[in-house]
Amino acid sequence: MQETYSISELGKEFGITTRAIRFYEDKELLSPSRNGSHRVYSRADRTRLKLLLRGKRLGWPLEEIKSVLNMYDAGDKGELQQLEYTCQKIEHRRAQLQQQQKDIEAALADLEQIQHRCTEHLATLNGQYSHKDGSKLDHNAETSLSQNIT
Amino acid sequence: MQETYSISELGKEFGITTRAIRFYEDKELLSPSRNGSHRVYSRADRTRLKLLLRGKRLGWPLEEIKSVLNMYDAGDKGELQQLEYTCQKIEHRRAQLQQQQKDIEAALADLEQIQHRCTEHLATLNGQYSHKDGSKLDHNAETSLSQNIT
DNA sequence: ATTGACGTTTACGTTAACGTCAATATACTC
DNA sequence: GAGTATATTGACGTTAACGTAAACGTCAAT
Repeated sequence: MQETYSISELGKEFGITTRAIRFYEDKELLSPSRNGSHRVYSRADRTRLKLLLRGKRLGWPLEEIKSVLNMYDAGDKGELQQLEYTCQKIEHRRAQLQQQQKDIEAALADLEQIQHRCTEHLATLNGQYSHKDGSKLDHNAETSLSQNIT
Repeated sequence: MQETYSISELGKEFGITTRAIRFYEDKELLSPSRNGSHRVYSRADRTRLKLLLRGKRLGWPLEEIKSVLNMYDAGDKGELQQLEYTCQKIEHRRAQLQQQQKDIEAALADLEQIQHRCTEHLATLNGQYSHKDGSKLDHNAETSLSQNIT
């Protein structure tokens, strides 16, 4: 495990462009040290980037990701006011994450139903094909999934 | 429960602007019927919108949401080719959802740690305050969370 | 018949998150 | 020390997802 990384190394590792990484720095989500004009990323920098990308997979805007990343450091410093504010933000994000959790479970349940109907229909098609008759089964027993999701 | 809805009703119910709803129609995620030039939304339309917003909360781009919404209908119609393609897409989305699930759990775990340290520090600050001495505790026992997240 | 609430289309503006050059510097490699 | 790879900083372009404003229609109520 390396101690430091170049920008292109990180780019390759995480499958993003160097342009993106520099952009994140511009938006103050990263702040690598420098060797002359060249950026040098520490392991902590790499971790920040990793967390950043996790945020992206969850669909958060960069500004929110930045705010979350800053929580990582704001936990054990700062004044009372700031800390309480941080606690609030944590709670808020937590609620949002739990909402996302629910959404994902619902979405997964839906997908399973769809998939079931899909493979079932595939089976009938294949049966049709192997029997080599053209008879089509009745598909009018409406079960439009949309109806079941309130 | 109503049978149909106006655009502003849906807007209010879901906390979005009518502009957004019309935009979704423009992008072919919705296709309400019309009474003259006025849009009339059925319960199925409403459900589609609801699913759409769920997708948004998960951070999906509209194009993907559209593709998923279409899966709901593509399950029991279409030719073999199309069905198999749909099945693939379902699998793909499923994998993505599971990745998101992991990300959320990791994020929640992180947040709990941060919160713990945060409230702990708050406690020390309060203790400090009630004791009315200015002694500051040692916070150099580095536990930077970033180190623990590989 | 005019006001007000709601609807319509058309069109231009805006923000986020980069992509895509271009021009230039630095660093290894033979 | 010439070439190649990799870096830098601008600057402009692009796409998604709407916001915002203009100009107009419609219908019920005053």
